[in-house]
Amino acid sequence: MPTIRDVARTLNLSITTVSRALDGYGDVSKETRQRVIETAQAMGYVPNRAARQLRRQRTDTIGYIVPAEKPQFADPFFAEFVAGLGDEAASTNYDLLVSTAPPDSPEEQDLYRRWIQGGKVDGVIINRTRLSDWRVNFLRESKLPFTCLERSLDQGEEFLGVETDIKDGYQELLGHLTAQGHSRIAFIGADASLKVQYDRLRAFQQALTSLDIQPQANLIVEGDLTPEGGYQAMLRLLALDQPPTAVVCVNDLTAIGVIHAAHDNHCVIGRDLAIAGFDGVADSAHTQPPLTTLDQPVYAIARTLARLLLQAIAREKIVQRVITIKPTLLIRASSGGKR
Amino acid sequence: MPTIRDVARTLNLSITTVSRALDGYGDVSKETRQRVIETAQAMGYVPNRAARQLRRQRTDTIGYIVPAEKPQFADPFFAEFVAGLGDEAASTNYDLLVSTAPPDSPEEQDLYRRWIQGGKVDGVIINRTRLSDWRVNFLRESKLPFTCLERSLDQGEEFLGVETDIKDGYQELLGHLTAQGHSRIAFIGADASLKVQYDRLRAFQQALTSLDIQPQANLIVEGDLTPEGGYQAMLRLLALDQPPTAVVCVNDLTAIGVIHAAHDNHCVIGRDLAIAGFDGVADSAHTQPPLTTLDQPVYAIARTLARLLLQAIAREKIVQRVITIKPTLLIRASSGGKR
DNA sequence: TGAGTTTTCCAAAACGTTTTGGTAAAATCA
DNA sequence: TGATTTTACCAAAACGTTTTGGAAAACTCA
Repeated sequence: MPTIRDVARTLNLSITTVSRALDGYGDVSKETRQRVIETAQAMGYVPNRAARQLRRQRTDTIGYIVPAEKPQFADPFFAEFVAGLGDEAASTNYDLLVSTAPPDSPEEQDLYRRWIQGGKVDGVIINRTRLSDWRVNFLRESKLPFTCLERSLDQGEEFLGVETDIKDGYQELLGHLTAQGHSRIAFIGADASLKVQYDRLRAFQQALTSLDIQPQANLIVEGDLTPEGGYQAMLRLLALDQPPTAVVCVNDLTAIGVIHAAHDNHCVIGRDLAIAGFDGVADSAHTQPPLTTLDQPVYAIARTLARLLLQAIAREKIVQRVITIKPTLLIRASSGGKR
Repeated sequence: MPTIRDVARTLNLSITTVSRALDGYGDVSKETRQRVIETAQAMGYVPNRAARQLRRQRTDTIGYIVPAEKPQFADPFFAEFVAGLGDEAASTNYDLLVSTAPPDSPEEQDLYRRWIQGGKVDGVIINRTRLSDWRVNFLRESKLPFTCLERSLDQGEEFLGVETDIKDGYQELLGHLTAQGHSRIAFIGADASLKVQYDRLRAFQQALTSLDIQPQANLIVEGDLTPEGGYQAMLRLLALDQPPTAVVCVNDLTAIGVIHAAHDNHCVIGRDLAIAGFDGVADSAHTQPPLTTLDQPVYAIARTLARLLLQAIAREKIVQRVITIKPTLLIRASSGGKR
């Protein structure tokens, strides 16, 4: 593995000149630069990352820790999210470090500590933000750039990231459902400490009341963002005296479990029961029947988060600190909309 | 951010002693070690990774480049795979670097070059191995430890990784299908340069002939491992004079597309048409009807690959260089098996 | 011509660790 | 007691870059 020293030696130049030639500084002549670039290429010289990092005091790496309850559980949301982060990072020659840790666990704290205090990453992206989130406080204290999807309640002006404005989306979705004649509409949510749960449940309830439907407490149940959670929650709803005729789920994965439960209980989805999700992950188009959902461009959101982060790291002027995205309603067969 | 120098200064000790105390060397007294550990902890000292890497000449990081044709495409297989790698890495305090690049593209070459020559990773994992794969040659030349899922044809004895033995699996699957009365059985595969396609198609054909069914060329079509590819391939099969009554797919995602196409063409899956997949990704349990598939434990395989790699990096003696896994047949409703 | 300016290069310091090759002091032994 | 071993520590080198602060050579201009 040739070092910059080897390149310098073969060219009879100083290390400095080689370094500056490769970095495109103005104080090296056209010809030498050319020679340097060629020989470096020919010798297969690639700068050692650790040395560069140590000197430059940055790592050209951003980090993301998947907040997965159970590690082996593969959420398509995360897959798209990670792909977006990775691609945006790669487009600027940055790398993406990935790990998983259960939310609010000691492992999570440990990982963040190691990465951040040890200078392993220049910045991080967080999602599944909690209403009150130690991560944002920790990151703020350590003065490390970070962006997040969904603002925690601790964050005021300094928030940098993406927020989804779901009011109109839920309004539209519930309009659609009531137009189909539904009025007993349930909501399957997630852990109450999550910002998405907070936002989406509230938007759901507001939309409901604006349509003159009284929200009913027993139609609001808790899942855990997985198909299994959705399945179990649906069973609980079906056991009610008056089960709902429509179910709105906090995410698509939950809805997939609900579809499954409905099938197992011989409901005809789209006729007996309307089901809607949230996210618009690729899978949702391939459920049977295809899932009505509030589609948000996860991949694009991830790229945006990464781009914002990279700008923050580079101390670029950021025109728009918080980017708001509105999900779009995709009406598919699961809500009896189209066939 | 305190450095080791700061810790040494506050303790009136040398840098050396602090370093050795923290690393657990024997030549530092019990009491000093205790003092060092405590103050380091109290000061929030975390060793700088870049410096450590530079000195130790290793990065405590392994890499994986997702071989994704289109970046925004989120394959649940990859999600599980990455989760497995990440968890195994984390269990040894290693980190996982992730990126995506289209197979056999210049970006792919660039990434591997940067990571490996630049010493950004201590080893890599590769999958979606091609029959002849420049990556294995490149890695072999650069003498970097690596493990792979599926052995390319270039690899002889030195192969280190996981292979799936699918003969029995296909035998069993096709036995199941013929027992249901099927004899016109199609295969939807992938790019011919992929090792999995090579293996699985061959196993499929062998199983077929062993059951006294003549493989028919027009029942073997090519997909691209995505639902869309599966959908299109299925349309082509349905357009035949004599469409197949059963379809075996090279992976679950393809099968999901096939299910979709069958639905759109009003075939009743499980009755008119049997469908089977391969992989056993979480999604496959939630299709409608649930998908019959050859289940391989993707998460566990990924962990195994990572563990092997870490052992290779640590130059441990590796007892078993190639670990063979047999998929198990999961019979579900999509093949008319159970209800 | 000689003073200033520009061009092109370079030596040395720094980044924060780990490791090598010690050395005093204390403990052990004859 | 003096020689030897063990214990507990440390100074300095090294890892491979980037950057600082020049400095010689070439050019410009009066």
